[in-house]
Amino acid sequence: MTPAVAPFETRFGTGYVVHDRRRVLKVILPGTDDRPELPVRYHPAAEDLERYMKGEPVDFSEYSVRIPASGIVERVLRYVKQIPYGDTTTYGEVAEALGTHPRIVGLALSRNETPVLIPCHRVVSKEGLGGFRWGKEWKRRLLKLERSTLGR
DNA sequence: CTTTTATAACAGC
DNA sequence: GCTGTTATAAAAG
Repeated sequence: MTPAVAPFETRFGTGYVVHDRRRVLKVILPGTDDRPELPVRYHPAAEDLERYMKGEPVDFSEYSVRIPASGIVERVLRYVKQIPYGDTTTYGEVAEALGTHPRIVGLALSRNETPVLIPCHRVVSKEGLGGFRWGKEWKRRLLKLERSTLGR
């Protein structure tokens, strides 16, 4: 299946869902100006992302995403995909659950191609925020979005 | 507070 | 295989 892109509009700008109809290959957050040179084709995840960015509690865990990894990296990403909306964990807790080291969790999450669908922003460091591939500003923004939705 | 050290897995060679 | 890197964490100074 030839890849295509489904744009979504947010108050932060335009983002893109790259997909092959069967699976989501990549999520491009607004402001990362990585404009994919691909045909435009609808995908439901784009609509859900628009709702999510407006503050609605959307559950993305049923979407099928491509995980371009194997071994522990794949296991970490699959585990993190199941973290529910508004919940947070630490690198250490994920590591313990999977029988590995916190640094490996960071390494795995830094390879995530599909932010929000795989909610890697819900994994924070024990003391502080932890890193984020697209800038900590986005991580703060996403966490704040989910907190305010749940009214905390 | 800052620096060091232990630690697991990967990429690139 | 070895080396440098990685979104960590705990302990030492």
